[in-house]
Amino acid sequence: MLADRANRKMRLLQIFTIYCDPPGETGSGKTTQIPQYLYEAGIGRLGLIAVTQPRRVAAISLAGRVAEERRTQLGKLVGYTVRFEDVTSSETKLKFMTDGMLLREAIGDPMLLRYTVVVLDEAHERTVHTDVLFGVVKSAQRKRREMNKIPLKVIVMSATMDVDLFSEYFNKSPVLYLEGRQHPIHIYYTKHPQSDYLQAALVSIFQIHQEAPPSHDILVFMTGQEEIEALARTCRDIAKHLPDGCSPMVVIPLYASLPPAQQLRVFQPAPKGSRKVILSTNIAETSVTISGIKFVIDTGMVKAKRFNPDSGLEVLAVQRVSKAQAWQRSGRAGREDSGSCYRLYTEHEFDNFLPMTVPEIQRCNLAAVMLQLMALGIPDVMNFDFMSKPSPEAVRSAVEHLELLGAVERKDGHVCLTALGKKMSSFPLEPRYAKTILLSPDYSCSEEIVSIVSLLSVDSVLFNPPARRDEVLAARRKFTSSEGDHVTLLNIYRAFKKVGGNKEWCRENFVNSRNMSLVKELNLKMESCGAETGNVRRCIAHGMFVNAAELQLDGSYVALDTHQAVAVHPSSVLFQAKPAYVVFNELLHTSRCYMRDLCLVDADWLMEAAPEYFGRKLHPSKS
DNA sequence: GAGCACTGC
Repeated sequence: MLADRANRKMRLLQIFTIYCDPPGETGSGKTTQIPQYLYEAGIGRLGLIAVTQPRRVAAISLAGRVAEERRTQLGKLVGYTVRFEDVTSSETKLKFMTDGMLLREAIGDPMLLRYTVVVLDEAHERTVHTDVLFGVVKSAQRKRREMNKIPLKVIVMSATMDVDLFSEYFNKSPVLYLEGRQHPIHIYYTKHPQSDYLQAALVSIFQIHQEAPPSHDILVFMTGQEEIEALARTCRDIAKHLPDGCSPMVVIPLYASLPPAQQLRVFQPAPKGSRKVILSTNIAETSVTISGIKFVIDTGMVKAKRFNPDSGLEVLAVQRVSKAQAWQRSGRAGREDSGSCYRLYTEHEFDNFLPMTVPEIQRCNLAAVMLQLMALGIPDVMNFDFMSKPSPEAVRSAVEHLELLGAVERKDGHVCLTALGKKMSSFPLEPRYAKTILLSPDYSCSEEIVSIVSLLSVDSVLFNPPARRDEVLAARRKFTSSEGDHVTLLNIYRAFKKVGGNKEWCRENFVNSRNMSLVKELNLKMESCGAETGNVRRCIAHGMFVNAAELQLDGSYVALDTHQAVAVHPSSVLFQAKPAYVVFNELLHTSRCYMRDLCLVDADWLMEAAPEYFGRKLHPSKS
């Protein structure tokens, strides 16, 4: 019956937005059922039904569940496509995929002609990919209408109250509300503002611990690894010295950089009679769902990225959550039964939180997004129809960045893609990395550059357990190069390969197979420069010249494009070296503005790379 | 002489 109702609606509506509370994950069924209703209604006959997810695991597991429900083998009627994995076939009609993957496909097929329906799930998360997709599907709909093609139906599924924004954007499309299976949650606020949320969290944990039955688990939302580990230690210490009759406590930290085996500990039930206390980052807000949580403690804080378009700098800062985030957090207490949420802030403070989290598109560097939009053939990228527009400064600075890289040029007041830019857009990489790879054959070091970029693109190459810092330093010393961090990484990689690491050369963590195959597709000549690592640095200088810094007389550094004071990060092998010129991969704004991953370069190389640009930036006396 | 929320192509 429900299916019939959905089918009828489907025929009537071009687009509708679904409001569902709580966000449909395991059990709520909207993501698994709606695509099946669409298929049963015959909509899949003329094309595919795409269901996008922000995360790979979600796409994969949903596809598995739906295939099971249809009693078919995964990859036949129901399949999934995520990076590195395509489990679909010519029979596939229901395709679960990451939103980034659909965006990639749109480059070759901007009208998304293979699809009759696109379901954008978890839209409330507002990832960059989802936000760009909004614009892409909207324009595909319009173009298909204009060209009398089969219409594209779009369904936006969101778990928050901002449906008006979605509906308005999609030409006032109708909204359908679904009721979720949320259990009641008691919300408690503090009477007074808390100056120390960590102390407040500690007090709350032990207050609950002494009053509630031990089977009731606690989930605490905090901001990062360091404070989580510190609080975990404190809790364990205190728990040891509790009066007799108090139940034992199992404290489990949870954050993304924790090894997977340790992450799994949050799913294990505590021994009978013990209470499980999970101290988590916002990973438990969306990515990890833990059952059995009866109490949520919300510090109201989150560590999140901010972007300053003037400096082009992304800053990671501890800040207040939005109301939507606070509701998402409290919802984690009511998944199986009623629960409680202790908010470590006053109701008045809550009233002043932003209603929604600022979409990522308004908080990040837009260079890659702009390049992608141009590759999609969007005529006027400067005025792209974003649902939430990024600031004009951010757009302008991104386009200027691409112009410097030679990816775009201005013709009659319009910005358009160059041949180089077109090639760059085919890499799933930041534009400057793509450019460096494309330049590498000119320096006979494509093999080295592809390796280095791959090493920089994955974050699991080097471990840095703080407790074993001396051992780490000693182990790394033999690879250290005075040429900088890039060549040092290369040394580590070459050593890895030498000991037989090339068995699973491409699928290993070290090398990014897609980049490798892209290089083949683009007919780049794979060449090694052997011991001539100067070529590697020269190539890096040419690709990354925008991130150059110059040593000053007083021993400090200045970034050449913004003239901002920067410092060598202590983790760099060049920390004590003080070379005159370096290029760096990224700036990290913490106690100071640090350059990370540095490469020693010659001023001449920078001049060669962008004579006009550095003619303005460099000291004339130093050339 | 420091310290990295979370995704993703």
